Amino acid sequence: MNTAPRTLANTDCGDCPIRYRAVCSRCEPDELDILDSMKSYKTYEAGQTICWAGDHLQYVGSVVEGVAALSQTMEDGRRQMVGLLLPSDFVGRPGRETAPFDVIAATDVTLCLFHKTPFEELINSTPTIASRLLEMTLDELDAAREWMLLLGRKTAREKIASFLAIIARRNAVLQRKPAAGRMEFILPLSRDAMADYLGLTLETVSRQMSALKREGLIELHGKRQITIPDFAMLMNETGDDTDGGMLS
Amino acid sequence: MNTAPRTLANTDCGDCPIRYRAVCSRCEPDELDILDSMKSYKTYEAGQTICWAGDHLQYVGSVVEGVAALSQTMEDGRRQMVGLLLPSDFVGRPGRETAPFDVIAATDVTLCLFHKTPFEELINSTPTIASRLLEMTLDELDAAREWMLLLGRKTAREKIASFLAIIARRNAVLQRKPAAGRMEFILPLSRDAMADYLGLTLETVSRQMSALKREGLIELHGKRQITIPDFAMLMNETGDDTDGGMLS
DNA sequence: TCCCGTTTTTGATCTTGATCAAAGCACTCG
DNA sequence: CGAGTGCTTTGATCAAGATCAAAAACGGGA
Repeated sequence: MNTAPRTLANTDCGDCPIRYRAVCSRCEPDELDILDSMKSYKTYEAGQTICWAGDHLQYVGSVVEGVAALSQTMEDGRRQMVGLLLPSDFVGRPGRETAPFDVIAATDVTLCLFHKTPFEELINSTPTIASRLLEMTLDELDAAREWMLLLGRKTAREKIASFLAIIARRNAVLQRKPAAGRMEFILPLSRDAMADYLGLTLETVSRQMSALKREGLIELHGKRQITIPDFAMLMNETGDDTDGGMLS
Repeated sequence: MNTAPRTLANTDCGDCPIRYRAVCSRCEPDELDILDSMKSYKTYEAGQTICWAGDHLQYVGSVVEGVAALSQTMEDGRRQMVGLLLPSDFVGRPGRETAPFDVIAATDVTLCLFHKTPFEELINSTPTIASRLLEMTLDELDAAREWMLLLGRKTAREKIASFLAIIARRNAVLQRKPAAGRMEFILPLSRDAMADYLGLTLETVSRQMSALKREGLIELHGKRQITIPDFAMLMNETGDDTDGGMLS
């Protein structure tokens, strides 16, 4: 959690919210043109399944607006979200035939899509794109592994606090504000979806949210609008290191 | 868990147990020579820490022999393993300055190492290597996300069964035997390390192992030598899909 | 405005796995 | 051979979170 993901906000890619711009901030103009000519947009409504695990993959792309979730379901219905896709996040699997997980629109979502095959050709012919994509994938891997610590070892309260902190921080980055002091944002997930993400039941999520509210660590206006009066206070409840990340 | 990882055994790379051979099975001979001239070996004893989270990274490489673990520790001592590195697995972060997690030798381990900087140059100049590394990283990401399902939603019994099934299958791949019927192998982890990997306590691990033994799903000879009389039987306890993985 | 369906909150109880505690085993070393 | 040490197993109890069950709050039409 120490290292901010290499998204839009810390990459030199102007105002374009599309992740491939980030890819292309290091590209030659020619390559940018190639990508521009390939792209198309598609929108999905909240709750819609964008693609099922096992589906044949035709596209890769990135989230422009809204929030999508990667999710896995067991035969008996137990579900676990394995990734949140926020604006500027890459979606898809260059080099793979089928989707490994379900992709679900958590809110209304707009994607920017490219046909997979020409994109793969671009990767294979353009080392800068391939290595940029590698960096992004490594970041995702680190994030997944941080989440494993949360799922395996954190208490319900710590899980909720960590989740709120992540959303708040991510939101601050998008708005180019500091992640400190008083922060406000809209929760992109229902209690049910939060439970799926955190490895809890929705009742436990609700109870812990109520507890944090009771203790003044968060304020709830309606169900989705959150205010964190003091970000540092909330961070104390996450179980994470508070110091900025050891030596160096 | 449906898709076998692209390791040694299903890549055309002869008998060399080193992962970069796998990378190089698609390379030109020149590139192979470059890699050969860069490599060196280093061994670590069981229990030794190979590198700490935050350490400055000098090398990348791969596991030749033994088992290493990626691990995270919270201030109060709670620990979560976030990855197992088996022979042929890649270790390191091209494009990153510091290690994101601790790397610990679970057994005696031999690594094959390259200096990071020239390796990064090779990536940037050689699209085949970059895109191969991308594929490997995406595989790791999928594996991490499967593990998130295990950590977030599976019962203790399912966790143990899943772990044993993974080790057994991975072992079978290395020995070029089918992952079915009667299978024998040596557990690479102590009960304590298993607990760290599965998000359990060592007592719970021990109890569940005893239960599986009592029910005849596994046989224990000593503490580490395991026999699975019927792999399919054990798979029934993992909570995973039994069918070979939907359409396609 | 009032209804109706959905989402969320709250309450009561139960279960799984954690915690605390004590043996049991296998190995090494003196 | 026997004590010591580091795993591992087993037992007894506890508690966090799940489950079952209602009630409350919200939101969006008609």
